[in-house]
Amino acid sequence: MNSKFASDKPADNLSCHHGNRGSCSTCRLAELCIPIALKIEDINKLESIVHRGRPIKKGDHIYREDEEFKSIYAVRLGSVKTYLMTNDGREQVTGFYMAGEVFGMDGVASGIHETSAVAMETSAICAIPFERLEELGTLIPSLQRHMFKLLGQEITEDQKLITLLSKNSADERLAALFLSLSQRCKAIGLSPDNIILPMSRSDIGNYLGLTVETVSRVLSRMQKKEVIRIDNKELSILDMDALRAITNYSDY
Amino acid sequence: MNSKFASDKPADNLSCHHGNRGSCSTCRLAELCIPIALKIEDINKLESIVHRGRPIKKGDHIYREDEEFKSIYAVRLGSVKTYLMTNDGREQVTGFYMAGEVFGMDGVASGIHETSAVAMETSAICAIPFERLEELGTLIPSLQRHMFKLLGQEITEDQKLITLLSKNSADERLAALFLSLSQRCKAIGLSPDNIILPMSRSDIGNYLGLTVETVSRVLSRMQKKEVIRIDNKELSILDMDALRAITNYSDY
DNA sequence: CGACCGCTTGATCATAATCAAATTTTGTGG
DNA sequence: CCACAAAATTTGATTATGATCAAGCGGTCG
Repeated sequence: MNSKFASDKPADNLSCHHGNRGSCSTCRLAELCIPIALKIEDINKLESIVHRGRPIKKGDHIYREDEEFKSIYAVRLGSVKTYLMTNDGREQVTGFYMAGEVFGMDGVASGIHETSAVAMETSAICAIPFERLEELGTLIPSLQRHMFKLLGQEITEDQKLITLLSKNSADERLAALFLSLSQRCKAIGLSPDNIILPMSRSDIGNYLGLTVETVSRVLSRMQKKEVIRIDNKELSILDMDALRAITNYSDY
Repeated sequence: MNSKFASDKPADNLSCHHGNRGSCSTCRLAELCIPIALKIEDINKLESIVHRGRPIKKGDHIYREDEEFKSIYAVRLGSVKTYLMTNDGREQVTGFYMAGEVFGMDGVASGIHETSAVAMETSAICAIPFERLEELGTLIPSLQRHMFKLLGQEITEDQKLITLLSKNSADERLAALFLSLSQRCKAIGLSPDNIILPMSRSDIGNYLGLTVETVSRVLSRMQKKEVIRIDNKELSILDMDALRAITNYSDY
């Protein structure tokens, strides 16, 4: 399954820490990432500032809360979660990011990361220094526009999550998350109804404002109703319509 | 038709009702709004694109969900709430905005407003056409940076609300909201412990993911404990420390 | 191998939702 | 400005959802 994420470039590029000409322009995920907004010559400018990181292991951090905000990041391969620490020491998961998705925009406001980002599985991450991106943004209007869009997307996503947490039951929240993951898998060419969940039950519950026990019970319930089949990390959506019905056809 | 403003009249509206071209540079709220990032000559450029609206009445909309996204807005006077309609026809309040605060950035991603914005009391709103702002952003780096910050702030705020909804009890949510309002009042030179709430109980509950009844009960409880005194719209914070204690000293 | 971790399931409890009704405030037309 | 209707708020009684407490299972990794 993850072989579908295989890099379009040989492994030696993965271990190259600095910009690789050709990487963004040939990246299969470009349409989800930043370069979509750019013309060929502008992509070259962008590439000159992008750092393609070597693979990082499950549990490795990309950045930590309270660190200086320097870059935003794109998931090239794998998946990442972001989370923050509440004042009473509990963790709050604030987002899951899959291949092609951009994260790390918290910190734009204050210059300090408000969350930590950690790989949920072996992943490869592109880092894009934000200062350089700002400089480029003033030179390339379509890049500036795309940056605004990325930030705007994050806002839209967050507001949907707020609505979900504020208005929906445990079952509805789970169903909405699964539909979201399904769509996002589809968008990068993976099966929309056969998903390997990179996150733990506890992460899911945390993200959705539920306890692990509740998550587990909801999953069992959905399985009994033959809406999904779930075996450890492997989620199969058996009845997409039923899942949509559970969410009240929300657009989360 | 007069629920909308500014944009029905194009350029001549600039030297309008309050007839003051020097508006941004003399605005008491500038430090909270956009101009703080700018040099004098840049403020003039900004002012040339800002539309200062005439006062709007309670209940008037600034924009509605699904309308084309054209401008972002700053509250000059009064207060505004934003909300969206869930697919099952319920309202979800997504934000309260007071004088000096900027709203309307939902819509940056899709070009369509994802929320509606309505005045909670008689208000005056400045509209700033986003396209012009983008153009200026490429000319004035500090403006671009400030735009990023505004969007980033919205993200940070939303993530705090997510955490609040996900982790905190009814009492904690109310206390956190009151502290936030208190700080924001203070920031614009109003009393931090004597606040006129522009929003209804129902709006508060909606925003915090609680029913009206729960909000009412929490208020009664806090009043009995002499942490606050609340008389209709008039909130007095009697014991700021107790309020902070209720929130577990969260930084919401 | 064994301790630990993640997950599941069961029993009980607590918080906030829901249902219901009284009361206050607000808005409107005369 | 008043009277009345409508809307908002408060309070109470009951219920339901999900949290908490508890226990057991299965896999993993040192």
